[in-house]
Amino acid sequence: MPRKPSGNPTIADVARECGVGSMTVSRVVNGGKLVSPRTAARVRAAIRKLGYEPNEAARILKGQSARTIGLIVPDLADTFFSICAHAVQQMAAKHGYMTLLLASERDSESEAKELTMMKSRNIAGILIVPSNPNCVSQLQEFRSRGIPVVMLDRTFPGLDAGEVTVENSEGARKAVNHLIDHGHSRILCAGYDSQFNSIGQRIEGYEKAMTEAGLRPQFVVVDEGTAVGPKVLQKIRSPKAPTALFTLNNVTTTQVLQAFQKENIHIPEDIAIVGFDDFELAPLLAVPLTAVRQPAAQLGQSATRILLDWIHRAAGQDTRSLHAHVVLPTELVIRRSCGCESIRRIRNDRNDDISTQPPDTNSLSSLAF
Amino acid sequence: MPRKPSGNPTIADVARECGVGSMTVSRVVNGGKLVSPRTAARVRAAIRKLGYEPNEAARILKGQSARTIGLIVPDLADTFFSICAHAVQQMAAKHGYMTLLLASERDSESEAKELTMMKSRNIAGILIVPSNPNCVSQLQEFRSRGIPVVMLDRTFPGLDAGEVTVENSEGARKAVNHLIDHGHSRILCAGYDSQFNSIGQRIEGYEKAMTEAGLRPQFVVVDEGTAVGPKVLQKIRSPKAPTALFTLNNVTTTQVLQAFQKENIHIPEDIAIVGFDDFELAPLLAVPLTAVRQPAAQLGQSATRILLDWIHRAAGQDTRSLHAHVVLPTELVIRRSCGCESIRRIRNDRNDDISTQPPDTNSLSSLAF
DNA sequence: TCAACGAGTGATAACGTTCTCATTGTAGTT
DNA sequence: AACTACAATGAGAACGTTATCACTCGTTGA
Repeated sequence: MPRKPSGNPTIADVARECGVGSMTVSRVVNGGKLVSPRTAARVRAAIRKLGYEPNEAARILKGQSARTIGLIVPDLADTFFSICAHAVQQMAAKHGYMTLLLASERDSESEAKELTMMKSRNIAGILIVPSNPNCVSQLQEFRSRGIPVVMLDRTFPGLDAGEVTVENSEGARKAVNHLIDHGHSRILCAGYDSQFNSIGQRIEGYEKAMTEAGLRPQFVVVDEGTAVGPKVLQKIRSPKAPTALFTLNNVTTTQVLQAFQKENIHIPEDIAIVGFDDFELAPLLAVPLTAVRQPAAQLGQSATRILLDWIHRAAGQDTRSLHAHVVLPTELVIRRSCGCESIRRIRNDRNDDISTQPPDTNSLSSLAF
Repeated sequence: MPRKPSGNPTIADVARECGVGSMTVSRVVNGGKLVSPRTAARVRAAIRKLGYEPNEAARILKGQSARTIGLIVPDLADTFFSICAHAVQQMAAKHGYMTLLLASERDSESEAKELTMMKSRNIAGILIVPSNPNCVSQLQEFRSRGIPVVMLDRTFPGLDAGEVTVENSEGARKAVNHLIDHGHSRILCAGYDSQFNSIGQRIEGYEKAMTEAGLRPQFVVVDEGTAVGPKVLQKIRSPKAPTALFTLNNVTTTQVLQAFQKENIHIPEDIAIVGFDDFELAPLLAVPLTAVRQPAAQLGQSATRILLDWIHRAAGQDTRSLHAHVVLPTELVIRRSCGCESIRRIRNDRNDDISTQPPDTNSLSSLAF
């Protein structure tokens, strides 16, 4: 028997098996219109019998797009992104799509290289948490070939792409207002990555809350996450030191907490903290963290849903561009780092079920497609 | 001008551009032996000028394997696996390979479906954290076509595959011995997923340490991670309750800590804890966690290195099977949950730089290929 | 001087799919 | 009865790459 190089049965094998042409088999495989029910049934039986699987490479070569979507995130080690990625992968798999995952490492060069690799792979669509403005021109190339692009978490202007983000400004405002309600007036805002509009919006929300309350904003905004801890320490030891801190993302929060632990600075007595981005272990920290919860899983789900929807519409010749701009709500989860400890103690721990609720890490089932 | 369907320049375009045959271009692209230096230079110039990128689909169709490796992990939301995935992706990208990432969700059916999808995509190799013994037969299919397979973290027998694991038994023994050194005699071992040999080996290490010390092992081993918290609580409230706890992985640790917080059980006074698997926030917990550190990033790196190595050897007709079985060391990181707090206080905090070291989450550069 | 060689090259045929088009029937319409 | 209309099929070409083979040259050794 002549061995096929790939080993897999081909469409021709199936056709021979049940005495029809390969086109008929192809038609059955892809939806099966224009094939008589009797033939279709025979073909399906043969497919099962031989264990036929359509060869993706051949499909792609013929100009079809791969049933694969590309996902580019800055950093998989960041739980926020890994939860997103998880949700994307789940949703995509549910619809028969595979996920080509890439971490750009915040490096514009690797981001560019990865996009180039994807170009030669005919992926059906791109989900990206963009890390560099330069990527826009490359993404535009995909768009001009009709390949859908959805930006996640942050966005860059000038691109005909879908956008799924969270209520950054409003979330930050809620967080800072909570600190103001506690009587704080010198509230520091710390973080990095301010070139991204997601972070920019959080800063905006912080500023809005401060000026509305007649307070003077003050910042520690650096270039890299690892540098933020020392800088904050320095600020805290200066005269007229801030009494409260608003951190712009979970990496900043972690860095700052590590620095505070090392220097024996107590929360919330020495300084109160509210962070943007909640995480699973936040309630278990030395001082349970008050944080703005982002629906990370929903973010991934929404974006994937929009992308797949767009892919299918594009396949139906509907080449209109899709201006889906979804903004998901955020929620302030109050625990102890903001100083609510005293209040709670007075109320005799009756609010525990609110304060200790776990973050929304994996509520994957909540958003059926 | 006639527009190409794909839009990308093809090998023929490049050939026309510099007046050579497409074969010559192909040869230049793939290593360039048997081409005169002058022609090669001309071809390379044309490639740059047109921005030519070889079409992966066509390559694959011709029987080449895709420059893509498949990675299957049980759960991306688990930091241990997301760090692994991160490392794999990095290492693969460094060698021009993309990573097809899939989460099996511990479900044997989706694991099987994902392997089937990969089959039709001619991937160059598979990295898998296997979740079900059934996958072995499917993986064997890949092996019989000469596609390398490397199992990560856990393994199943009966497969000609590479294996990269950690010193589970020894790590567990160290952890339990530490608890014994603290004077504990009733030490509970809690966790789930005992069907995996990684967990099995940890249990083994626990048992060895206990019996060597003349102590009686006792277990709470359940089917699912979410159920382990309540069961442990129950055990702790029984007569002759354990005074110490060894948790088999980080999900168990988290579950148990959540349960303890809710029930106001103090660590290490009411019960001491040592966990298997360290994580970034472990030093920042209410009681900094003493844990067995696994080199998650190194695990991913090693496995990827072995896989790529194997792929390249296989391409060179060297079809010998590769029996690479790598076992990486684990390390006990002592913090406070084991009860070392008192010792440290006596020593006047001079050991802080040891006890508060952050876990090895992203030391990607440590293992150059 | 002639054969033998090998480096450098290009024409051609696959790989497995789907698109286009042509060919059947069969039914319905004039 | 002759026609259109359409459902059901298959033959053949293409997609872009690489393996194979055949062809040209110089060069070498007899």
